[in-house]
Amino acid sequence: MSRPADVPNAADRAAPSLAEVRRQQILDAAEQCFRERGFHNASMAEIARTFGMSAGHIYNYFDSKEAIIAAIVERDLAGFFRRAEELRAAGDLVEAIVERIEAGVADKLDRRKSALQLEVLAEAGRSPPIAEMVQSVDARVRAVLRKLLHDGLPAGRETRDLDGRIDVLMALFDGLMVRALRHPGISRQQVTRVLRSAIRSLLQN
Amino acid sequence: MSRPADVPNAADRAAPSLAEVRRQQILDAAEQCFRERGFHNASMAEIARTFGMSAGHIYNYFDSKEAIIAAIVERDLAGFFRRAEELRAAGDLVEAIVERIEAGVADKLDRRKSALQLEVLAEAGRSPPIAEMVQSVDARVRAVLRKLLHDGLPAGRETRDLDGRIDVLMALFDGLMVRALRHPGISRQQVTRVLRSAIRSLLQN
Amino acid sequence: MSRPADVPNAADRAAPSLAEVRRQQILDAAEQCFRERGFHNASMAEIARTFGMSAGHIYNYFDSKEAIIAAIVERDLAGFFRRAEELRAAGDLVEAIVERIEAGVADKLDRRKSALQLEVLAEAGRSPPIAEMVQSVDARVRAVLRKLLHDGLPAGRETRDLDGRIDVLMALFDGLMVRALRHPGISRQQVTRVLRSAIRSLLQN
Amino acid sequence: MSRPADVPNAADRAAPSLAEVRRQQILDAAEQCFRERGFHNASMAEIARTFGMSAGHIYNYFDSKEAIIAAIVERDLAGFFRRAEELRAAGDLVEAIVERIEAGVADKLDRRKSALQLEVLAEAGRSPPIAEMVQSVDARVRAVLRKLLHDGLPAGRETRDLDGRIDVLMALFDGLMVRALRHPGISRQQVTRVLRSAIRSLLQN
DNA sequence: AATGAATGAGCTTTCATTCAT
DNA sequence: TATGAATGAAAGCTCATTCAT
Repeated sequence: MSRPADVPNAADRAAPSLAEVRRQQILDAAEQCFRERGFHNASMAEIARTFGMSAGHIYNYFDSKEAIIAAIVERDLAGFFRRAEELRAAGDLVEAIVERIEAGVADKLDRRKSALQLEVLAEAGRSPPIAEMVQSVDARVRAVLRKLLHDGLPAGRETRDLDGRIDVLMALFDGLMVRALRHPGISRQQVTRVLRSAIRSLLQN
Repeated sequence: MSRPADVPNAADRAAPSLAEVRRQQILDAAEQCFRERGFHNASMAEIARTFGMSAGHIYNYFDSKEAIIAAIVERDLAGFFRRAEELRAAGDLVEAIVERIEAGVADKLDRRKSALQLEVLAEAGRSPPIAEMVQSVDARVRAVLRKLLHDGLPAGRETRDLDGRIDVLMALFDGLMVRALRHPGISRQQVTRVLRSAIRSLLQN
Repeated sequence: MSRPADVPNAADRAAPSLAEVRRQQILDAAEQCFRERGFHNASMAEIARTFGMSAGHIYNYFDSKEAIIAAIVERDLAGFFRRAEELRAAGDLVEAIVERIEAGVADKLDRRKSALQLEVLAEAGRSPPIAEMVQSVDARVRAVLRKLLHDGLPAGRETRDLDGRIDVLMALFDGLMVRALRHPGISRQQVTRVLRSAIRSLLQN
Repeated sequence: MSRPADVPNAADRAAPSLAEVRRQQILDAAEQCFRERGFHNASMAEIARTFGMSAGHIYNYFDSKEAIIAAIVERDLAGFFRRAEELRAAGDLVEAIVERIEAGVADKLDRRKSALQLEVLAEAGRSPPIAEMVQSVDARVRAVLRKLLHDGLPAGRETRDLDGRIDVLMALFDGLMVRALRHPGISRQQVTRVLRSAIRSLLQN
């Protein structure tokens, strides 16, 4: 079982403490429960039961139910930043984006994920702390996209209404998330095709 | 109980029964409360208090809190159908749509409305009856749009991926609704400009 | 059972509404429970059970558990004001007071009452709202006593350290309340005798 | 482990074991927490955190939260006995007592101390073990006072109602403790003056 | 001696819903 | 038609206490 000290290993970097493991377990369980039953309908007892912890003990790791949702949102950011890094590394930005549309569509049309996102958004509509967190995450995402497009688009093209383009681009994907719930029979292929041309024209004109 | 047709009446045309008036009052009050406090945080007592009815009495008009949300969704359809009719009457469909984009953007970026819509969508994510209702409403909207575009677009253009275009078109507006919450400082003007060109190309290519 | 309309009746003046009856029932039950188990150990469920109401329903009459304690304190004031009125009506104030010492001692040494009072005082030590209420009640009592003594004592005698005398007088009775708990075997007779002479000298020198 | 007697030691005289030090730390911290937040609102975790111990460890020194409060009461006795010894050593007992009134008043009107005492008394109102402890402490105090007065007062004077006088004397100071909470603006000077004459007459008539 | 993970019971409070009037 | 008294279930959260380490 021992491993030479000089061989780097993906899993060792973290060497997660028990506390960290617990935190992740709580977030996993909460994600699942919120998805299935909604933020308000999922009880702490239920979340705890999902992975065999007592409800009270959760409070040793998170201050409140709301803090859990905040942590979930924060955790999701990581994935986005990873993908943004890939785009930055690519040669032709627009082509790189277009290539990834299919995967993006599939991701956004995943109803399980959509349900959770909508749950969070609805909560943001009522809870100022959650709203603030959602908005600050969005701001960070926009900043990354802005830099990406500013550097990656041919000079001159990108300047006009850059922020507007970013918002429309994001609206397209945010909208797909909504479509997943409103129109479960949506055609992934058609949407992908239409989106490809729409995004190309969005970024290039 | 009948009233001679020639006797003018303040609330004519509809001549709404008291029961109907009460139903609308309830829906108005509920809409306001749901918007402000969320579906689960708004109590029946609160809704009733908003317009001076007792909580218990609401149950003489609606079977449950859920039935109220369903009625709200249903009621919103009317507005859409009215606007669709205007589009059908217009000469050039694409231009008529593009002209209305500014108003559409303003409407979707209204955070009060967004919050309620998201509230409903989140509820659809958990409650099958609400999900069914949301989906059936969406289907009706798509059907109207499909007919409109089929009749209004120059022959040949419309056939390719028509359903995909409709979904992407709807995703754009659904997405704006989400943007309203995620990016409250969004520029209405830029978005309108970018959207105009995006929708033109979406419908014409 | 009927009573001529023109015959005044102590019990009719009030003609207490159901709501008022309920409020009093709640206060009675709460008083009993707080006495027996303390403010923090007496649960709302217990209070409700005491007289057969559901715990939730209490909240239709009082905003919180704390509001109940406040109402109890307020209710106790009435008794004091009634007795003060009697003193005012008496001829020789000092003698009237001295005559009432025996009853006052008996009252203060009643351990049931003491326990509740101490409960309230302890709560005042932590909860600012309760502290404020306790202090405002005390201020009202002092004001009444001050007027009583100012008017009732022979001119000249009363002026020196009147407020101090009032505080010491009140301390004597507040202290008896404490003695009731600390020394349950206390001799009511001896205390009454000693107190009689102590209060006489307190008010007359 | 023994230490030569001639080796001076910082914490000499007591040379308290670590266990004893820990017990005192716990009592200090608990006293502070009970005073500030009340017996029931102060959590074991909070007490432990106050001086950097783990909550669980406290149970190696005290059986329960209640045992802590008992120990605090017991510890307070020491101060009283020390002061009683001073009185005994004085020449004229009454004068010695009167001289100390000012300090006694200041002590009793200290709201921090009062809050804790009331906390304990309230707890005694419900918990039989605490009640027993409080009463036994009071009995020991009374015994000391009785001896002091019996020996110190001129023969003849002390016999009549001696126990009653002691209870009234103690009621005066217990009452001041209550006044501290009920009337925070109380005048220390006036009370001291009034008390001086009251106590003189209480002990001498 | 000391930690801190873990539990389980208990708390106050809220609310949709029912029903007698 | 309308009220509002009443219920009962549930929820989030706190905490004294235990125990493996």
